[in-house]
Amino acid sequence: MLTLTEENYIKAIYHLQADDGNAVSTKSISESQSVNAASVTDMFKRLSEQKLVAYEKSRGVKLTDKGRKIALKIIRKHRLWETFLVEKLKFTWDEVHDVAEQLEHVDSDLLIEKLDELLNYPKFDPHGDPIPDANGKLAESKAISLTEAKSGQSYKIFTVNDDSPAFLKYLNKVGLTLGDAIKIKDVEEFDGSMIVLLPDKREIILSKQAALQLYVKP
Amino acid sequence: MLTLTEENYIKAIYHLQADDGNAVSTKSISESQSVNAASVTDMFKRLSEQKLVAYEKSRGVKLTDKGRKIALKIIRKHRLWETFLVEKLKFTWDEVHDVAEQLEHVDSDLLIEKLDELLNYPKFDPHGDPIPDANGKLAESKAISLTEAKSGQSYKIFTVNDDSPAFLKYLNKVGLTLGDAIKIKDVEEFDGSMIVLLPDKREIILSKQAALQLYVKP
DNA sequence: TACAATATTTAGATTAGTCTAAATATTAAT
DNA sequence: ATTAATATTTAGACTAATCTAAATATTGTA
Repeated sequence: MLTLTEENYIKAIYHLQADDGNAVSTKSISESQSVNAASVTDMFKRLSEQKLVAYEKSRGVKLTDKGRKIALKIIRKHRLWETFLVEKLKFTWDEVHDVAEQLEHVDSDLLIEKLDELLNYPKFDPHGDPIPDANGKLAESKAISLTEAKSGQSYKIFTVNDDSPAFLKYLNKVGLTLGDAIKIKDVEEFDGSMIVLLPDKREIILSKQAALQLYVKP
Repeated sequence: MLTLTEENYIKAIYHLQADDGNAVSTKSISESQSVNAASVTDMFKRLSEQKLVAYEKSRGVKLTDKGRKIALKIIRKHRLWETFLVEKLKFTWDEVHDVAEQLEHVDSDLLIEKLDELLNYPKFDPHGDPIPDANGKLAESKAISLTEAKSGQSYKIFTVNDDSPAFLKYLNKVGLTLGDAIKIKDVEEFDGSMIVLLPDKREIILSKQAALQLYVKP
């Protein structure tokens, strides 16, 4: 059994490695976990001893198959809990993250399977991110970045790339919700900002910076 | 914020003190938590520094008001989660304890209140134990021990005193479930054993030892 | 009441996870 | 290709939670 801390490192390594598949540096984990780089080196050694990561001194770590399997199970739990919190407990999607961070460490296979069943085996969580199945398989999303969307076309907001509380709060403020059907009225050549028509007929302007974080499906 | 371990000690002290209101000994905690007595002494000192218990050297501890408030909150969470697991996730009542032991430490006031709401503000958990409300108030149960029940009378199984997995499994095996309406057919003078009529018309014999653990309401 | 049995505390050690400061390695730029 | 900047590792220290062994206190009984 892994400690809570070990689980958090494994998850952080998974997310950082998922971006590009390259080895994950001491620095990047040090920043994402808000711990000193020296502590990260210590942990890299411990995880390496347990064969959860392949560690090359001064070059970072990559998850082993064993490590990746564990990461996917934690992510499965996290996303199932987020789905539960939004669908059954009526949390808003910017309130769920911290609670799910705690719930994801509860250890009970029976619990995960019963929860999955209660939610009717969802493939995506409230942020639009895929939920690994019991074997660690992820559904494909086929979503595109909003920056690649074409003027005049309609799309559905599918997921956010940046799920920081700050960004989620911003979306709430401008009135954008996951699953919203939107239409691109115009794209400004100069700075990449877009005029977007919301389901309630309001028009808002999204900066390119914001559009980059939004993924949509036609 | 308390550590997980501190929370478990506080809860254990509450349960042992609830029995009689006397100070709780090092030994009793040492046994209930399966730790060495020396570790308990250490923890008593730490809890005392935080004013969660009143500690008198070699005489044990009693919870302070602050400590009791925390204990009741943990118990509230535990019993709400048990209720959720049985009612919403269809766990059987002998499967819930270990999972609830983990869930009770999740820290989020919003989560507890939403869960309470989802379950429709239950007053008792699936074992028949009262669930403290948001202010720490416990409902009165008025249940009596089955050993005090009278021959010929009908009762409802209300709670169990011993909720060890062993006892819960035993109840499952003989076919007794919480909430069952039973009738006392006969009480054996000699050893206090009873012949009990179940809802499905079967008759079973309960030893005095088993009857002592069962609480019923007329 | 004295002493034996039992319970409690103290002292000293261990492990996981963290830190700071100093040493070493890697990368980027002139 | 050297050097400066940045990243990483090592060394040594700290805290929470645990242990064992030894010392001390309490309780129960002859």
